[in-house]
Amino acid sequence: MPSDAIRAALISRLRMSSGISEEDIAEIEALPISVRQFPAETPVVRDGERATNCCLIADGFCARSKTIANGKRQILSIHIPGEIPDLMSLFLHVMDHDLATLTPATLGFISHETLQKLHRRRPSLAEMFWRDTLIDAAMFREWIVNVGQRPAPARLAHVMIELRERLRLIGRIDGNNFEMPLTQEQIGEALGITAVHANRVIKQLRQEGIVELNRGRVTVLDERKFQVLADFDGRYLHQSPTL
Amino acid sequence: MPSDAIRAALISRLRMSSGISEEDIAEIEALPISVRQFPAETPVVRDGERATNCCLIADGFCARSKTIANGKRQILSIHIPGEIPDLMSLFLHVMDHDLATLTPATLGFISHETLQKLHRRRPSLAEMFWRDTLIDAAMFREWIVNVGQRPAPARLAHVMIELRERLRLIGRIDGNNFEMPLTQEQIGEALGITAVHANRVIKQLRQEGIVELNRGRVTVLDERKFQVLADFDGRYLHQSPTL
DNA sequence: CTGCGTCCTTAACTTTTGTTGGAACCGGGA
DNA sequence: TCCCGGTTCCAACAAAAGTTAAGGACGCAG
Repeated sequence: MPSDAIRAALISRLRMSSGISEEDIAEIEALPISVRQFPAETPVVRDGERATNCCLIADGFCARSKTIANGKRQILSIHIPGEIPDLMSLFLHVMDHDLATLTPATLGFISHETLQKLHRRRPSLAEMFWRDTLIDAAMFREWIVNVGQRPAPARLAHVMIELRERLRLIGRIDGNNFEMPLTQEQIGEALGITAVHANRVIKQLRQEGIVELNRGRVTVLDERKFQVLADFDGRYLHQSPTL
Repeated sequence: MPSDAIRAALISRLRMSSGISEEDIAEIEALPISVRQFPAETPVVRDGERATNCCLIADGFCARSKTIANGKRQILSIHIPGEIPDLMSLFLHVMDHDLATLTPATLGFISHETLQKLHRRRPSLAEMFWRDTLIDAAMFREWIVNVGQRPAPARLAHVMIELRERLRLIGRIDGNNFEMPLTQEQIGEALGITAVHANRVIKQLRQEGIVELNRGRVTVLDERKFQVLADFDGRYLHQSPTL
C-alpha cells in the first residue's frame, strides 16, 4: 500500500470528525510516515514500554487491552483503518496498556518529535488531534457503561453497533453485514465474560433471529430487534464537528 | 473560599503531574474564574447539554455518570479538589454524560473562550491540559478493567486505593483513613453491581479485617491484604511528569 | 491426504450476583 | 421529643455467569 493511501484514510476521518482546512491537509500529506506490515495477533506496543512513535492504521484491525495479575485480559477498544490508537503516547510516554493487531495489518509510524513540531506550527491541527483523543475517552466511558450495566446480550449488540457505525464512516459496510474479526475468546475479553458464556450469548442471538456471527463477519438479521437490544445512542462518538 | 486558593489547588496538581513553568503559573493566576457553591448531590452539567465553561473543583467531591435506557446508572469517575472533570467539553461541546456533586462543593468556572485563547498564547499550557485529559482517559481504561475483570471485592478495593492515591497527592490522607463520600447505592453504581451486593461485599471486607467503611470514610485495617486484594498498579495515574 | 492445533460448540455443575421484601439505624426538622 | 426519609443491613430465593470437560469443525503444514 502506497503511503498516500494511508494519509488519505486519516484525512477523510479528520474531515468527518473535526472539519479540516486545506493547509492542514497539506501538512498531513507532507508528514514523514514509515510503513510496516504486521501479521495477525501481533503486539505493536506493549504495556510498560516507552513509545517514541504514534501508529496510524492504514489497513487491518487492532485492539487495545490490559492484562491483570491473575492473567485475565480486558479488551478496551477495537480500532479500524484511519485511526491512531496510541495517540495518547505523545504525552503519556510509558504505555499503560497493550496495542496489538487482530488481523494482518499495515501500520504507518509517525515520530513523536514530528508530531510535536507539527502542533507548534499548526495549533488547529493540534486541537484536531486533541479532539481525537477526547473522542477516544468518550468511547471508553461508553465501554464502562456497557460492561458495568448491560446484560451480556446487550453488551455484545452494543459493541457490534459501535463498530458498525465507525466502519460506516470509512465506507466499510457492505449491505447488512460487516467485519468483526474477533474470536469468541476475544469477544469474551471485550465484554467482560468468559468465552463459554460468549458462545452462549452468540447462540442465543442467532436463535432469536437477531444477528449472525460467522468467521469474523456480522450479519444483521433483524435490524429493529438489534437496535432495541443494543440500546445504542451514537452521540458519544461525536461524529459531527459542528456539535 | 477566595479565588486564589482555588487556583492553588490546580497549580499544585499540574506541578505534580506535568511540571509547570513560572510563566505558566502566572497565566493561571491571571485567569478569570467565577466561583459558585453547590449543595451535595446536585447536577453541574447534564448529558446532552452544550457546555460553555469548564469547572475546576476547589472543594468537595464530584462524580461523572451515565444513565441508560432501563434507568440504570454507571458512575465513571470520582473527582477531588484541583481537578477539572469536564475539561473534555472544550472540544466535545455537547456533553455525553452527567457531572454532579457528591458532597457540598465549591466550583470555579472558566469559560471555553478564555481557555482557547490561553492555549494559543501558551502552547505549553495547552499540552499540560491535553495531558490532563489523557490521564483522565487512562483512568477510564483502568475502570473498564476493574468492572470487566475483577471480582466484586477486588473492584471495591481498587476504587478505594485509586481514590486514596489521588487524595494523597493533594495532601488529603489522614493516617490510615480517608474520605470516600458515596452511599452504598453509589458504590454499587461505580462497581457495576447492585446496592445489596455492594453491602455484602463491604460486610465481607470488614469481617475479614481488611477495610472498614463508615459514613463516607474508609479505614484500612490490614494494608497488606488490602493491596493484594486490589491488585493495584498506579502506573496508569501517570503521576510523574518525567515518565 | 492426514494429522494437528485452534476455534467453536455443548452439557452438567458451581459460584456469583440480582431480586424482593423487610427490619434496624440514624440524623435532622417539626 | 418524636417522627420521617434515607441509609444500612440482612435473609431467601431466582437468575446470570463461571468452571470444567469433552466432542466436532475447520484450515493448514507436512
